[in-house]
Amino acid sequence: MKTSESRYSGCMYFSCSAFARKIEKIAVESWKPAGLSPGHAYLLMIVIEEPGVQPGILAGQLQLQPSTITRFIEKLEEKKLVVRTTEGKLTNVYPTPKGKAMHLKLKECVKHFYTAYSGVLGKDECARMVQSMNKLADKLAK
Amino acid sequence: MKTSESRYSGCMYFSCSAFARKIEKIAVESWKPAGLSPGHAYLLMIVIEEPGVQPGILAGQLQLQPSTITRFIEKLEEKKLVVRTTEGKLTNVYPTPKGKAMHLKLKECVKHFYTAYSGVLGKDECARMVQSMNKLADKLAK
DNA sequence: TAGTAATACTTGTATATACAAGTTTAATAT
DNA sequence: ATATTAAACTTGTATATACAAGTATTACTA
Repeated sequence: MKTSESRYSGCMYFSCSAFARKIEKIAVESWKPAGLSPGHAYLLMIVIEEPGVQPGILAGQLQLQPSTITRFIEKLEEKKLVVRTTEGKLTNVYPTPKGKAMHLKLKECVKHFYTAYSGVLGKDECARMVQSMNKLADKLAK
Repeated sequence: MKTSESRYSGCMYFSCSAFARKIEKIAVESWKPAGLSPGHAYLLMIVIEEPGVQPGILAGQLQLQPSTITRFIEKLEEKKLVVRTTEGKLTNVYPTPKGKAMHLKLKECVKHFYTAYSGVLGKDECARMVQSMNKLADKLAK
């Protein structure tokens, strides 16, 4: 059944989460070559581009809860892609050489992902959509 | 940090999941008076309006995997809001009296939810957004 | 009519993410 | 200088959801 044929196709909750799940699926597929989930991959990219970045900053950039960031970092540490140093109440996250070596691969995944969805949806429509979602997300922030 | 200020504000994965999480949050809050998560609530509403509906239909209507539907039904059975009967390979789901009694309350939650987000985002913009998301979700379907 | 394929779930297991509570450190106020 | 509050994580625990594999039933095919 198409999303638009559902009896709840007029409901923001329904439409939004259905759409998000589909995008998520494409993303998961796009980052499989790197062996990472999309979220982990984005975190790693920031760490590579901004070595020493703090979890709090990562939470802001990725719009995720600090606890989620901690979990992501744990996973990436297990894979020896980042390391954490703690001094006082501050924590810094750095990429390992193995992590740094993934930069190009990760960028390719980004590109693959973009190609995958914009090919189906159209670049302009995607751009408009992303902009609207950002605008609305900001309005909803408290 | 605002979503639009993130270094990934141009990325569909990022923007879409951030927006979806915010909408989800409002939804969770809206359905709290009913003691249900939004997904469970929508499933229950369909069951009330369409007694005997099958899990496969529910999966189509809610755009969720059959296994997820099974889990939802289990939860609602625990709460004595629905019952399941199985005959052959077919399963039917019915609301209990306790479930049926929630219809009005659930509709109020829907209304509260709509008021909560459309108040911030504007009704027209929301309608456009929902329509776009449905359209794009359909395009992404295989 | 016997064997195979398809349907319609259900179960086992895994992941992403969240919230609330806990811990340590730093900043502020008296 | 001490006491209080705030900041910056981390940990325990819970939920939504998925995928893959399993089970039972029905439909199709030769």
